Amino acid sequence: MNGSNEAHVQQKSETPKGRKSPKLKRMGLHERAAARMRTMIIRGELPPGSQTQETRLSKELGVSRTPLREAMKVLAAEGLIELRPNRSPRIAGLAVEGIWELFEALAGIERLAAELAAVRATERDLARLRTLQTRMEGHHRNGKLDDYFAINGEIHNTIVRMARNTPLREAHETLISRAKRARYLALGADRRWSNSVDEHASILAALEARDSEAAGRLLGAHVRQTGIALLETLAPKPKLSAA
Amino acid sequence: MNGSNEAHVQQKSETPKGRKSPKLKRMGLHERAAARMRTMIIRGELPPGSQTQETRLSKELGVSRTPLREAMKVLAAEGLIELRPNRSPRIAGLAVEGIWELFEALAGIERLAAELAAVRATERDLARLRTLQTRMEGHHRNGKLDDYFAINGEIHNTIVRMARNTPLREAHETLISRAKRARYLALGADRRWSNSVDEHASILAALEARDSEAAGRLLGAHVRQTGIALLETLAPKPKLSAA
DNA sequence: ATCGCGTAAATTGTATGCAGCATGCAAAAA
DNA sequence: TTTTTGCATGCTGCATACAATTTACGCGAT
Repeated sequence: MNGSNEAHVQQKSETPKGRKSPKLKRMGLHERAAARMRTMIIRGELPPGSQTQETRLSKELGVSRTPLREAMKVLAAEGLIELRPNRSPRIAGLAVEGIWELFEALAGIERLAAELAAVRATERDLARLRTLQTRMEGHHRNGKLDDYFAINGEIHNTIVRMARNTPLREAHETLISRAKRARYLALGADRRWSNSVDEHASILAALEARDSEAAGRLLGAHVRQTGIALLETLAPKPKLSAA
Repeated sequence: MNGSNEAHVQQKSETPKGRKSPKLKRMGLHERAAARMRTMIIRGELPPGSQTQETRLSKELGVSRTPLREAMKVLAAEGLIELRPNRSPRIAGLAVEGIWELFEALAGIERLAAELAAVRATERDLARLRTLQTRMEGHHRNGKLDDYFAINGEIHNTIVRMARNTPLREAHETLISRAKRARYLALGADRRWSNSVDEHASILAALEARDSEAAGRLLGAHVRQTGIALLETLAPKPKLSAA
């Protein structure tokens, strides 16, 4: 909790909390507000389905309503909040159905990314991937959950970037932010560490072999498996209409 | 004392062009502004790379800067305009490279959509698709270019909706709006009408046969072909790094 | 003539005030 | 007691006023 009761303007050098982005460029208030809200939503501090009054939030974040409303529009476009006319915005719900759709779409995007990456990856790309894989295996052995997840996510992002396709990467980003929220819900849900690590290894092998089809198929299946595992921890009774 | 009593708003109730949605819900000013700008950008009335001053546009659209700025954020999220700090927003560029990436991503999304649709389509869905196909063939024979394009787009949208995956549909929508802009540039560029019609027929057949893999493969290839044809009319010398 | 610098104009970013709509409570009628 | 109508309140939507930042321009020095 930050100082909501005092000090609305700590404009100077409030560390814009580069979560994982090393780029510390100074952002406008609406960007900061959006970033702040994004992490609040992902962490569940703003629970799904809850309503967010502009005035309240603006005071809480220390900005006026104008930039906050702009931030709302952005988050709505990302699918994190839901805007209804003349009503308080609502944090997007997180139904089981929706989560599965999310991972399904994500799997499709990452499949394509892997297919392209298999063709377009440079040796540097592959080297970086190998490094990440090694580090992830280390965290896996040591049981470092947070680090494991961080590297895991970075591997996926790296593969998507290796596809050298900006629109694809952007679409991936927005879906990922939503998926992270679900993942946070079922914190540390992924008990299939071992499977996951092995799958990543297979994917890496396919990429190194420049096997487009295999890389895509494996990564797609991997993402779907992750989604299924997530759903199983959330709802003991998974009645998926799997594809 | 505001300019609303007389002003330049000649089109008070400009039908906000419900894309194909029969729901004519009255939208807020920022939504209307966004819709208006969207079509202006697609039609090239706001040329790629051009700068848009808030004050100018707000007067031109007959709204104040506040809702206009909100609209800007939305369009930026859709990738139609580019926002830089303390500078005039810029209409997103339309380089050949970027267009190809766009169609590549679109092909991936529609491939997945077709795969899912092949499994999930109801008989009603397929019937609707057959109707659309027939109508499109009619427009094709009669050389009705506009109608042909309209139906064509609707077929693609229908297939995506048949996948019953909201995030996927949303991602598709934003990419489509960008693609339309490119398509408008090379107006009536698609001289491969006949091919296109045949490809659609094949896709429909695959869907009816519930052949997931074929439907996805065919639709993906079809979209890529469309992109290639588009690029060939834009740049006589296509130096694509095709996949 | 060119570069540097400082001031002014223009433009974006933020805050605030006001009007309209929605919701809840209270009062009146059945 | 139950239902309906009117009113009060709070919140969103928009416009405008204000602050900060960038850009343009002119003047003087090298």
